[in-house]
Amino acid sequence: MKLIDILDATPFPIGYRIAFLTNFWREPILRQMEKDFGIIRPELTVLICLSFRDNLNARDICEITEQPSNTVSRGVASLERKGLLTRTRDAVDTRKQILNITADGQKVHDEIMERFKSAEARMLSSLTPIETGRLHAILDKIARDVANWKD
Amino acid sequence: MKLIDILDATPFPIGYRIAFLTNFWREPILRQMEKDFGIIRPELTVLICLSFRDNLNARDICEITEQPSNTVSRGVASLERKGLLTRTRDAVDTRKQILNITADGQKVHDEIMERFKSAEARMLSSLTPIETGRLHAILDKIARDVANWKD
DNA sequence: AATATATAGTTCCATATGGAGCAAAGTTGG
DNA sequence: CCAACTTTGCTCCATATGGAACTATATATT
Repeated sequence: MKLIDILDATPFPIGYRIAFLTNFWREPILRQMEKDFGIIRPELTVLICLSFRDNLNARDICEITEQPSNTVSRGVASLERKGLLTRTRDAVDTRKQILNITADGQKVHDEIMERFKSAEARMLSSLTPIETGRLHAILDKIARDVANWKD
Repeated sequence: MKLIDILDATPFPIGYRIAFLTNFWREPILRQMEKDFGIIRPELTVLICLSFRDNLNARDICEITEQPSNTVSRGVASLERKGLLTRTRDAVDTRKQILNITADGQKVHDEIMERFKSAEARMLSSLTPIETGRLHAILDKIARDVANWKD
């Protein structure tokens, strides 16, 4: 038996395929990233946020990513130890720490993003350009609807 | 800032959306499943395999799911303790234990599958039938190509 | 101003998970 | 038949993760 047989039998064929592809597309890169860069998942999440926007604090990152605050806290602390981001006390609200990615952090971020990009290209290599365009449009429509899922 | 902004900036728009949807579609159900049924992820994996096919052993499940043997071993042991599967020594090869799902196990499995099914319906509720059909076809094409990804 | 409440970030703790290595059983090659 | 190797499933250990509680600071209420 192969996984592909279960693919045919599932009562949620699209959800199953989406989760299935995440497993085989994203997870190997995350594991390799740990080995090669010593960066773990919550650290990458923080790097991505800070690469996109300056001067966030940990709470912002919690809200953006819907991750628990202790996970973000650890990610921020370890990234600082590695010199991949800086922490500065907010002068107005001294509880807050303003976070910024460093040049090293940006470099690591970019290299990891490059791996995801290559993996995506491989994942889509069996599709025609029209199929790729349609897939993008449909996934985008669903993703933008996620905010409405709140039960 | 919202997650949706990062959605627009990523260099791997389709892979990002697939992973994003997995996070928001599958993960909440898995967490709720833990609370409501006391079933954790590797246990569900085993249940799904055994629901689909009888008389598998732990090694089969490792190969089907590409999970490490200790994870499967733990899943099998705890499911047996809960009465959701049975273990029988293989008379020919006494190292092997032949696994079968029980009626209780099938019931739990079916209830969990029902939740995934509902969540899928909600996830796809913003699509037209044509879009849903196209999405299914394209994801299926990619998923069946996964076997060729071996680097 | 004093007290109650809310928020930012951390630590503590319990648990999930994977890698490595193990014992027991089976297989292969002489 | 016996030694070397393979396979099955397990335990040990290190680490990732999330919930809850905690500290320090800020804000609201009286």
